[in-house]
Amino acid sequence: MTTTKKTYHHGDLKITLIQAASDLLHKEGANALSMRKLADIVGVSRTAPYHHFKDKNALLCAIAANGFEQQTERLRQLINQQDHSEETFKKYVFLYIHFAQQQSELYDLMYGRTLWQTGTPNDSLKIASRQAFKCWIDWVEALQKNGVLTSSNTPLRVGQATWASLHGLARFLIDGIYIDEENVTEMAEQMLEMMILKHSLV
Amino acid sequence: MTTTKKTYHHGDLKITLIQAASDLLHKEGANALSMRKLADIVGVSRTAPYHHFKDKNALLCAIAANGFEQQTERLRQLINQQDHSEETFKKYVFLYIHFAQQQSELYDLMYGRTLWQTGTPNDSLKIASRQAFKCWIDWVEALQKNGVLTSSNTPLRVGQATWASLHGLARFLIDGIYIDEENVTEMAEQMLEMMILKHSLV
DNA sequence: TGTTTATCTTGACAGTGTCAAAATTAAATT
DNA sequence: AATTTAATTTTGACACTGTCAAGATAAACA
Repeated sequence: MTTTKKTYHHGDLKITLIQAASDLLHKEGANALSMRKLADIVGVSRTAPYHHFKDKNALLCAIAANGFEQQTERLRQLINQQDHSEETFKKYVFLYIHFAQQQSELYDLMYGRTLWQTGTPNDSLKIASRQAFKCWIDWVEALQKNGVLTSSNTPLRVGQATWASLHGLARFLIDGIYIDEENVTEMAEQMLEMMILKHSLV
Repeated sequence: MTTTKKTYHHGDLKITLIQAASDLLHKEGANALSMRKLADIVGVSRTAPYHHFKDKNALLCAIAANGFEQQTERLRQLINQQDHSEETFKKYVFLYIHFAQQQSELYDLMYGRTLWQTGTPNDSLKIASRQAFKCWIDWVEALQKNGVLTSSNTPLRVGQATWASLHGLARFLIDGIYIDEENVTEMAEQMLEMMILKHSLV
């Protein structure tokens, strides 16, 4: 039943595969993540994983969906705190960038073209990602009401524009182009300055 | 000498390869661009390209470098117009997004992790990309002096933050996640609103 | 018990990047 | 003009990839 036993039937191969794949992704990158190597690590034949995942795309979708569920959870906690202040927003921005850097391979899988453009995002991935996005929009709406973000446009538009900006910074960092990592904080702060409403103390 | 002749020595294989590769990239995507297929298209054996490019990475670097040189050229024209107005800035933003959408595969090659993270950017690519970036920073400085962009930070930081934002929007669009393409304009405009300085008409 | 169903395995195929060694031709040198 | 040298291209090979088809094994169920 457990992983260590060497029976013909593995028992919980599906979960084991997702875990091993997530691990391999984190440690060695998406490029090193092959179905065959994965099967080898788990101690099973090359094609065994195909009885639990239609193809490699399906496996990757499962990992990415996990990532979105975690992100939704983190966002939910923020919203439930009922503290829709500038400080909390800033904290989340730095947390977001930090997540992208620490889990760059997972981030790329979640937001990259591997699944959304080249591959085919399955339903559970679509649902998980939409949930995370909806959560973000809801929070943006709360921040608008608190005068942290501009109300000159709908929560959807402001949410799209801000998230896209964050995403761009995250990508520049994890894709290794242009930007020296030393000054991440300064860049994020400059970005925040453009996002956050200036209140003229009349 | 020309491409059509079927001599043993191709003559200008290197240039022909870059052109055919750019073409294939644009028409069928990065995934369909293999060294073997490329050689086949050009009408040469599988390993012939390796006498002109160290490896696939080197070929892709050449294509990406081309892209950056074109982008630098476009930026130079803007700067030379000496019209550092809000209108011109807006125009460039839309032009940038438009380029990313029309040449999404090239854009991904230029800014994606394929070369900068997974692969190894060669010197000419580094030089070409830095040139484009420097050009952008110079323009940002001019826009700051004209009160279009904020002067609360260095041209470098403001340039990084604005470009990163643009990049994020571009990526969301070309990677096929979340955003309906219908509202690209509205999203870009919301982003511009966050970037551009509001002048209180005292 | 026997039968069905889920799971896993081996064998196979076409595709990939790229190295080594041999073949061919153009250029350089004598 | 003849010969050496260098540039260019070729064939053969290797290890790796995703994944299909057919058969083997074990568990679930009748």
